[in-house]
Amino acid sequence: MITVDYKDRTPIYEQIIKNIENLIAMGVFEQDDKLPSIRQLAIDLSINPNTIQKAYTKLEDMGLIYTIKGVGKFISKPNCDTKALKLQSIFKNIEENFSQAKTFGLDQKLFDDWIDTLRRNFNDSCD
Amino acid sequence: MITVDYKDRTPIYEQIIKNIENLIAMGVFEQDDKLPSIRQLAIDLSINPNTIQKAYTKLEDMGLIYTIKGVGKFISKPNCDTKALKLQSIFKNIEENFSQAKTFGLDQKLFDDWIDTLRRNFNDSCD
Amino acid sequence: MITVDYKDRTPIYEQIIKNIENLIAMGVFEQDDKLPSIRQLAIDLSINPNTIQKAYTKLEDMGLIYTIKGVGKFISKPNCDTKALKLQSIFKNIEENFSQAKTFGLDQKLFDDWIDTLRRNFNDSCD
Amino acid sequence: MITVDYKDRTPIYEQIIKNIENLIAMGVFEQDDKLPSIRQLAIDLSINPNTIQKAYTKLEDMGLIYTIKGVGKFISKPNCDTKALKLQSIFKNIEENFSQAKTFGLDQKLFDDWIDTLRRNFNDSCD
DNA sequence: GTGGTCTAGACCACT
DNA sequence: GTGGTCTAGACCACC
Repeated sequence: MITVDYKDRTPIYEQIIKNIENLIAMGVFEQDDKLPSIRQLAIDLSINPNTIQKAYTKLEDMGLIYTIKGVGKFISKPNCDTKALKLQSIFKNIEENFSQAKTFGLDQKLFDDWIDTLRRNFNDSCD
Repeated sequence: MITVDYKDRTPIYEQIIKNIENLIAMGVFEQDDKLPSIRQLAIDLSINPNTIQKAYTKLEDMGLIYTIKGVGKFISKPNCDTKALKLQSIFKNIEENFSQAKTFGLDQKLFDDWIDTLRRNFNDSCD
Repeated sequence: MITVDYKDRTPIYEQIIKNIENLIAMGVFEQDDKLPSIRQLAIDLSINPNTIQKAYTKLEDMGLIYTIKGVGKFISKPNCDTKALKLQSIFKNIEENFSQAKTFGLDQKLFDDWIDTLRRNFNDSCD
Repeated sequence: MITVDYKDRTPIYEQIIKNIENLIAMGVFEQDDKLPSIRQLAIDLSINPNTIQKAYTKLEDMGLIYTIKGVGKFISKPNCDTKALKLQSIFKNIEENFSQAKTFGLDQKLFDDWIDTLRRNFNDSCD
């Protein structure tokens, strides 16, 4: 469920944070679910336990998870609609991409092509 | 023309590389144009010449620029349509964003909303 | 294993690059072997760490090695038969030499002499 | 007759020296032939006259050319067989290439292939 | 003036 | 410990 790419330049601990954020937003992790233990996850991903520790600590700082000493770490109650927030941030990203494309000469014709392709992709994957 | 954001966490030399790549793709820099000299650009941006050197060297490794020793650095002949390539990579990025959005529950209604907004943005900026 | 010649006019960092390229091509370094750390190699060769850094960075740009931050640098998976490629490039070089020799008046007799010498060299070193 | 490659990393003045050395060795330039004037050659190659000056000075230091003030520069009497020397240096180069190839696993079979190809090349170009 | 290489040393982030 | 970035400053070769 959780994977990391060692060759990626982004820090391992950030990859883990993003991973868990996504799993929460996607509904795979639900409120009060138990997270994998630090040691176990460290073994599974064959990375240093300190790295997992760092990721979990940051997630706790963000309020996404909570700790019960001696028992483990668990998913907090979502304080707002994480899914909607995520979609919002993705859309913002898309808008930026389009805006950048315009500086590189995206014209009306190509724009329409792109929209068509996106719509086709979307419908295909719904079937 | 070339600017850097010191607060940005991405390395300065990468900002410069992106900057020049874009200026080339946008047609501001054309074949055999002379780049600002390492020392001069270092003064203008008030950063160390080595940092500019690093950016220029990487651009040369990529084949985007070439050097005439004792004279300066110049824009290479584009080996293919850089503008089209850039747009292509942006679109690939957009497709990935949409695909990710779907895993977070992007539905038909929201999808249509997004497309509408994008189209409105595009038309607005054309006027 | 890795050595540099300070008297050589070719840059130290290029000597290191060639050195490692050869060690990979010769099969001394195999996939996922760890390279000597930047600091350690700098001490061993008694040169500045930045110079090693430069060599390693170029090798990474070429795709010959990869980095795991905080751990070290490692040999990448060869994308094709580096040994064969190397031999091919050497032979191309030899052909060019012969072609140049012809413009300087290499005649049949001398050509045969050369081939004989080369064959003798080759056989001697095989014994 | 004389050409330079601005993108080559070897200094322009060395390229010019090699060029003239070769022209002498190939017999294009003969004893007491007049070299192109510094100004004219500088214009033809569109480079700085100082660069030509430097090349000519070095050639004079080597004894390959001599100067008559106010008249020009001329080819000296060859003090030994330049052609033979050149061929000798090329062959030394070839031997080094073969020796290097052996460290990369050149075997008997491939060696024979190479020799065959070289012989075929040589005979073809003689026809 | 131009770029190229190298040293010394600092500071940072990551494991 | 590891690598990554940046600064400061020196020296060289080339044009």
